[in-house]
Amino acid sequence: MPELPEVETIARAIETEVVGGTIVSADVLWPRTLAAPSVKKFKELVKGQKIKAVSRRAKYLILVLEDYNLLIHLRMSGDLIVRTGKIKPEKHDRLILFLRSKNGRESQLAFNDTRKFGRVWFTDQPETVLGKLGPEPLEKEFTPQWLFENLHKKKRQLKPLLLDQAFLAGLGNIYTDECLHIAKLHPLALSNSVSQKQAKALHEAIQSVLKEGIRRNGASIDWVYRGGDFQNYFRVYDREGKPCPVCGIEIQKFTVGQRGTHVCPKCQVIERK
DNA sequence: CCTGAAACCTGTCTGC
DNA sequence: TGCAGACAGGTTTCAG
Repeated sequence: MPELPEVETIARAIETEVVGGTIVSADVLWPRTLAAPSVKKFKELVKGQKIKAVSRRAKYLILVLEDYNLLIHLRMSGDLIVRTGKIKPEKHDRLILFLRSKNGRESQLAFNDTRKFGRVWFTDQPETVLGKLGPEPLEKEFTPQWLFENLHKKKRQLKPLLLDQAFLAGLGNIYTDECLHIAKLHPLALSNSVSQKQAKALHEAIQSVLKEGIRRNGASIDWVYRGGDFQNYFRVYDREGKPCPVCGIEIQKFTVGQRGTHVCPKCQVIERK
């Protein structure tokens, strides 16, 4: 569920509330949530750690502690919530950090995750988790030329390649469908068939749609990610049968790489020689 | 190397 | 109303 803009939104939302606080203790309610280390070791080592900063790499949220990093991946249904006053865990809470701020106020940072796919790593070697990620799409290392060259190093369907976090880190199902539509590229087109001009358009589409998502505080489908409103501006995602905003033809849905995929059949055509 | 399927989970919605 | 089946924003692993 959360893709780069939603994770960025959550990072910004919790930053002001937790930075400067100290972790008093931790509860692990669903042990598999903790990818590493063991629950016992985690509880010992996390105690007393001060939260120095909150950041993000791709879809990972990072709590920078004094001696460790806490890496959090929300996967499909994860969320982070800061609560004050409450003691009883909410339904679907999987891991809770109990915090004390500089001025002595108590709060908790809860990792809530209905589907239990989310994972948390507590480590002093974040590169072991983050090392294989591709470039950040909003950083300057990601250029049109880089995209063109790397698309041509592969011969893969465009959509699964863009979803591959080792290729480019941060896009998920919604934003990939949106940017392929903006760039007028078909999700099944082969990566090495993309022209320089198309690569440039795709690069521009990726950056603009991610920035738009962040500006709108992400997308809130169903009950998740309260606050965001990017879902009201989808061009193709979740719009099967509705008109393409560009040409008016009905949006079609089919499956690509096991993911629901939305295209305009007129705007997004595979060119073949 | 590339693709597709299955697995990990719970909740919601659809159709019979 | 009940129930089976499909589907959901992600990632890993395995078979062909």
